[in-house]
Amino acid sequence: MFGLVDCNNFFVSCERVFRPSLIGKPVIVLSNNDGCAVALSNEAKALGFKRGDPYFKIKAEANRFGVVAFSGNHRLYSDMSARVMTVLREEAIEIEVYSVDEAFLHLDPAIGDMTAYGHRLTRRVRRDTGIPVSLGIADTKTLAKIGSHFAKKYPGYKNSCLIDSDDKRLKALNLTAIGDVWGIGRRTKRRLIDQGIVTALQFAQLDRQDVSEQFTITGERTWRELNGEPCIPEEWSDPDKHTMTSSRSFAHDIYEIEELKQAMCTFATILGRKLREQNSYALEISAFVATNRFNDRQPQYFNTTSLSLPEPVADTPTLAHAAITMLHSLWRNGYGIKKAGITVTRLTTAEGRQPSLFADLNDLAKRDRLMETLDNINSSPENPNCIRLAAMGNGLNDITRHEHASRLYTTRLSDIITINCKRGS
DNA sequence: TCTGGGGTCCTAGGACCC
DNA sequence: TCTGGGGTCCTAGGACCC
Repeated sequence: MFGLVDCNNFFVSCERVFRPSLIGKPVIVLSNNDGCAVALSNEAKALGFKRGDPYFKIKAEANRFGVVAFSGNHRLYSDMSARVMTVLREEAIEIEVYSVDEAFLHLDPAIGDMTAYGHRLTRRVRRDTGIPVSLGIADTKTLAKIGSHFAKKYPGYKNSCLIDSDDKRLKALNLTAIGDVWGIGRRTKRRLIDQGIVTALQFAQLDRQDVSEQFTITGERTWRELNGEPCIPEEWSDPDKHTMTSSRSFAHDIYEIEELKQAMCTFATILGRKLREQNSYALEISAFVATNRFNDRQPQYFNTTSLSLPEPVADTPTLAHAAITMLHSLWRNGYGIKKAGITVTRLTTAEGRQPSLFADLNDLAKRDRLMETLDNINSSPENPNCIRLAAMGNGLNDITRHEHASRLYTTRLSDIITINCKRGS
């Protein structure tokens, strides 16, 4: 059977681990640049705040209700995620890390009492990491997802919902809105509702052939999964990425190319590190710049360009150089750039790396060694990222907003929490 | 004043080949 | 005058996910 573990309001829960006084209070976590609410505690949801709300629009009201807002602290969240996954690995035959806050578990039927197992597992994750999770267990991943929704929604399940009979399956499908099914997005939901299909059960009872003709192979897969036939392929932990992007919105519009150069070099630096972490090299790089699409009083400009690299690269200086070359061709004076980014594509592994005919192999080896040394130095916990390209300037610090940042409680020694102990009477 | 970032898969259609 | 048939590869865009 499959289990699906979903961390409840994950980013909010991470912040609460280190600020337990916020448990039971309304809390939201914001996207980059303090732009939108991306994670909300149940209390914040109950007040009517929604995922995606622009912060500047809800700020006054949030303050009035005493909502505590955090800028996104993704280094903290990914470290907390790793802790949760470590526990899960000890409790299942195999796990597939599906996202920062979710994992599928492959469960041994010999476990026997799955209900007891589920309760014990969710309690253990909570105890060992501080993160509350919901677990769904069923014959297919899509059904396990539905189970986890029930576990989250109804306290009676005590964080774990088992769907192990046809009776339970049909009941669960009947109570699930079609748009809440994994794989049914906004467009498909709209089309189904127009046909009178509003529950997962109604969808599962459609004719398979009809579903396949109307919604192609992906829709058919969802249909089969809902009917108990597992057909979502397994992705063993962390498959290599095929593309990588680094992009940001800025706190203010950028009118000086020099300022944007710093951002581009920072994106190149981030991508270089990500490529080397995955042991990949890129054969193509592209960049985009965009004005503020929400501001219609301002001339709009969006452009993108790409560059084929003569050989697969993963070293920061080469990527940064390419980024700046592209920026020069994208730049137009007079437009205020609000957002920009870089994508690397056509990734290849170290083994599949084919240098160009005229490459200086000594030079390639030197660049590899240089990056390895740089990464080693920069990953030191005492002084992370101390060696940078001068062209990066102060990175993204000055050009993005993060006014509500929490500390790096788990990865920076100087940010560790202080505990005040009082002598008992 | 202020509106996120990072991915994957599938399909249709064009380019190209014999 | 008459203008085929069958296939692959690549890419952009749509849809979906977190």
